[in-house]
Amino acid sequence: MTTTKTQGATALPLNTILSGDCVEVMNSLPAASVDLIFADPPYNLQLKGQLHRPDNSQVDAVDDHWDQFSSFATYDRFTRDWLKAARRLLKPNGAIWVIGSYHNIFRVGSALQDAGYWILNDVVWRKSNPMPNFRGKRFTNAHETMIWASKSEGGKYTFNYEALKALNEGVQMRSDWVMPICTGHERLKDENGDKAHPTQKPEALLHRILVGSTNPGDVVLDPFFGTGTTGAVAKMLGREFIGIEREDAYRQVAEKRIAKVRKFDREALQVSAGKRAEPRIPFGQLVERGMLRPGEELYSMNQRHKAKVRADGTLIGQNIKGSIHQVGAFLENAPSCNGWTYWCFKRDGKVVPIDVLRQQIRSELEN
Amino acid sequence: MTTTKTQGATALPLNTILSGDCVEVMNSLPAASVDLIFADPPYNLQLKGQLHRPDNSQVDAVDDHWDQFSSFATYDRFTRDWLKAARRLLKPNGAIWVIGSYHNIFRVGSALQDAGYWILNDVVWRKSNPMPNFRGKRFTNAHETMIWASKSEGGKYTFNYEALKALNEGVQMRSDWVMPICTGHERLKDENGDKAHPTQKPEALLHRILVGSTNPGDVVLDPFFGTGTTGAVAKMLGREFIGIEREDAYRQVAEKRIAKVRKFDREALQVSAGKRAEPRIPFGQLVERGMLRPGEELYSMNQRHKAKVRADGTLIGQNIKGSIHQVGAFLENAPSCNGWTYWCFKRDGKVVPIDVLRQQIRSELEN
DNA sequence: CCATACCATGAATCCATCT
DNA sequence: AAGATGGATTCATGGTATG
Repeated sequence: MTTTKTQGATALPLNTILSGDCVEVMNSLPAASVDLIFADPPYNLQLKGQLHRPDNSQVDAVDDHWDQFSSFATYDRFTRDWLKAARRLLKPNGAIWVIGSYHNIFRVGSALQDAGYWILNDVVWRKSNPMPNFRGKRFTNAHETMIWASKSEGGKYTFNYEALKALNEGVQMRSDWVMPICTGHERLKDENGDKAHPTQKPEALLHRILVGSTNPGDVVLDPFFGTGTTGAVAKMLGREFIGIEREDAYRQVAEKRIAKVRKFDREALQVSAGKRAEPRIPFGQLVERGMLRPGEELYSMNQRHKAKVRADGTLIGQNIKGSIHQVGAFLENAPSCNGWTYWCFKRDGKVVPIDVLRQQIRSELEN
Repeated sequence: MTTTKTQGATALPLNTILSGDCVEVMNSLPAASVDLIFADPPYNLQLKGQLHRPDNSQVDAVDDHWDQFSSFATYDRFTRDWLKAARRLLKPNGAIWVIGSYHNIFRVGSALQDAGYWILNDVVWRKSNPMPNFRGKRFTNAHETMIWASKSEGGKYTFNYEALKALNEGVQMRSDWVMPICTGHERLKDENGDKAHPTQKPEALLHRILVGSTNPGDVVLDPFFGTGTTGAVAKMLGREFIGIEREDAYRQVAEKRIAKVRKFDREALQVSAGKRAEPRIPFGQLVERGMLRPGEELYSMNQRHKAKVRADGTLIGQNIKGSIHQVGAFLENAPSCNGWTYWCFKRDGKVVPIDVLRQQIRSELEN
């Protein structure tokens, strides 16, 4: 453990996990001493019953005691309290990141604004492998939202524009980040082999946040430390961290984890530049975008069949409804069919394969 | 213009753009008469004007904070007012979509929750061609956020799951949608060739929203109608719309625009529906019709269990009597079981799922 | 050793209808 | 109105067992 003296008499307990209630602990630390705060507070999920997958297995819900709040008012009070204590700790040019879902993020965002923070961006973490919506009653909840805010309007927050651009293959970093959820070896397990924490965040997320909004040597505080992703990544990247965590079990896992982490020798920020596959374009997108109209007729390559486009991107032919692929296969009496190359539309008397439209969308996406 | 009589004496002005303040106009319409509301409220530009003090670098922090709070309070009041009026208009099973950016969406989301709406998803519109951040001081603001909420917790909102899945090439629709911003021919221009509205939304966005959360004939209201994207797409898709817009110029553009729109033909508006839409067939009917004989044996999908059909359409297995579902669940020690897909019968040595018989009855019903 | 198949699981506000 | 019942519903990934 390292400590440094700040302007006051109080020592700043660097690279330590403090135990206790985060508001109390934060209030015991010297004001204006922290460069960045990353916070992953309870989401207040308000889950009622149980949920089963279609295969009858039960979903392991986040029903921990620390996520229980009796009302929005209670949650708001909790949020205002910790945001106030956090703001006091920030240096004038400090900043904060908070992550949440639709259950809590609107409360958090409003409280941030009310407390005097200045929102810089909301950043969306698009999960490449989210849990599906098993009952088919809503959209797959495929993202979480992060809010990035400076301590005050006009604060000279840190933003390493070029580093982020480099991380993004030379293109300016956007407000939507695609990353997988934390699984595999990165996911910490307890002695029983169960996940050590129900909501462990991926290190890649913290990597991008810390590279983008701190400099080496900066002090990063995490008031809901959990199993210490923030601390682990901060250590790798040569930043100082302070963790606060109430639960003994989480603190113990985090201590062990961080002890094993080695700081990177150099700027070893390899970006995986793997060849990415061409993005899949659903046929329905051509309809939504008005490139093809519902009711418009498509013609088969060989001109022997036709079918009509429906509003949901399916086709209807004689005796058959389904996707462009299904209808093509049916009409050709074939086991399968690539609808993209099979179907054509007419424009100004010309017959054009629909695949041309797909290419058009793909070229837009490359920008 | 079409109007219909509702339960009260007040007529509902369908397919009309009403002029005036949206709260007053909404309060003049009959309660519980609207299926869906789509709202694109102002993003709190007034706030920005107040907060950006000209070249005053030494602004007192407390003053600044107070300023912020008072401005947000004004915006919050405005938001609460129109959300309350909107909620009154919604049918019990109605729903709302609101779109916004980080400037206002957290206020809107909190107000929605406080007003008794029940958030179903937040959906991110990920722009494939956003405006870059020219000064390189923040992330490219590449998305906007939409909140989808039912009128109340437990409301039986419309969700055309299968149609959305079809739009997405057979994979369940996620909460992040990639779409280009409104440009090109779709972007409405005024007589000077300038854009007619600063924040015209793409029709593709409304297409997905209306296909997903309304049915043909539903009433869709847009209290901030602008140049009428909601009305144009509603008309195409055979939904009824009501627009409210304060500015004469926008109303005029919208009127012209919508007049040109043609409704898609009926067949094209038909959309994929799942099994849930199929009529329910009691298992006992298979016995009554003689498709299965009392005493006949059924075999589980995995061939591990068998049970005997009884005259009343229940099954009897070892230690268990009950419906096809109950017996299946018991034998598999599962919380539930779909007996239709679990049980098979034998004919001419072949094993056939009983669901085939149900399909047979259903196809008879179609005639 | 490799290829394939099977299985487990992730911050989830996840049913509709009839008795 | 509460309780019981019918029966509809999943995607990406990593780990493990099998061949």
